[in-house]
Amino acid sequence: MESDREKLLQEVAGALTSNPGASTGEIAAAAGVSRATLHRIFGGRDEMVEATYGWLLEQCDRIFDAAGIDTDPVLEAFDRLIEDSYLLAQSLWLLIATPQLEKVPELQARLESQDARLERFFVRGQDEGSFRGDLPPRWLTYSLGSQVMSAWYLVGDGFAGARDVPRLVRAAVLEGVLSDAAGSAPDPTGPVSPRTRES
Amino acid sequence: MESDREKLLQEVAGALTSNPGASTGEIAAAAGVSRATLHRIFGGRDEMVEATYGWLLEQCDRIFDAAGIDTDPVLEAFDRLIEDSYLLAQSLWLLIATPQLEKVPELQARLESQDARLERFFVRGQDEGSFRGDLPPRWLTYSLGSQVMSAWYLVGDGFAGARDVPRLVRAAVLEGVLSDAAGSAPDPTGPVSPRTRES
DNA sequence: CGTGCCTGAGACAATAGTGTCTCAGGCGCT
DNA sequence: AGCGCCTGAGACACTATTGTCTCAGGCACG
Repeated sequence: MESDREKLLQEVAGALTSNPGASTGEIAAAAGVSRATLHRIFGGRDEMVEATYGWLLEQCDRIFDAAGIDTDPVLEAFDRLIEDSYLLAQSLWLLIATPQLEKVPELQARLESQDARLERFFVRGQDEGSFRGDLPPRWLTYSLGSQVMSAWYLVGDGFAGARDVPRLVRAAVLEGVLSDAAGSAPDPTGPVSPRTRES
Repeated sequence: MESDREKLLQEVAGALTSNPGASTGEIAAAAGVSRATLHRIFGGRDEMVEATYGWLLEQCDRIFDAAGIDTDPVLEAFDRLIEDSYLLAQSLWLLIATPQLEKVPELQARLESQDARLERFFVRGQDEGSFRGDLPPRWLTYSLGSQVMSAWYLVGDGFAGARDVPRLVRAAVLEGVLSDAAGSAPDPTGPVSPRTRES
């Protein structure tokens, strides 16, 4: 069944998330199967992580599709994107927490194309005036990604509930942390007060 | 000389940043010393990473001190904090990219106290009306940290220059990605348009 | 009930990483 | 030059991890 494989991939991804350098034994234990089974299904360890990352990338594509980031109104798509962002966060986390992944060109390319897709989304939002145009779209991409990740970190650390994530991410990403009052006059002395420190 | 050790720690931190699971041999090569020397100075691998992480935490404390996040006006301190944030980003990155670090209670405690210190900074900002009060301060902490990290990722990937980082982080964190126009009416249909997707 | 299939458990060799040691060479100092 | 001191290179045993194999047990199927 494909569903079995899906569950297994999910477990493996979870194990790798909590410890990217886990041994096959640990991963097998976490996934509830034996090390031998892992080998029978995936082959070696490298193939396993490659399959897992590939699956995560597929999930991301699916999430992007479901959110309609290519076609729907940007702000609506944005909300749908962060509505259910755990898989997205997990993917981003693993994909950036594994520098040695750069040695697998195919995954590297798929990750880049995923970034590019998100970037196009932000460009679209900038063009239609929803997103500010004075920041590089790639930065908006990274900024969103990192905050989705850290929001789930917040949940994992017990500082917020899973249901709070969309609201928190939405508020921080879209509106920033400045209060409305301060927002109108962000910095009376200019972009940076002239460096008081000296030590 | 303390300076030698500092340089070495910096190199080791850099090596661990580009590959958290690097072997002592790789780290030694990256640091430009022999594996034996690494052992003579730090002892085992565990002691080495512990020393490195401890040093990174010290650097963070120093950065926080220099920025004056405990006492100075929050928006000025904020600007100073992100002004020179590479070390901060590196520290945060390593400290969250190493889940097995949780097995070293001392470092865990120091990391938590660092988070708490940043959180107090945001609480102070909220109390004095600079930062919005409708978000948990701990979320502001994580949000800032993640964006500092991803900004340096942006630089590393070649999508921005190091000198852009403060401006990018400042804009995204403080003001968000919404355009001014959209900001006044963020979402005409409510917080989330009623879930068009169905598949 | 018997058969085939899949899984877990364990054993095994091969490999990579680690901790430790020794030795030779470079460098500053007297 | 002679003397320490430190470093790099290499060798070594030890351990963890990996890839592979075999065997026994469970389970669905006819």
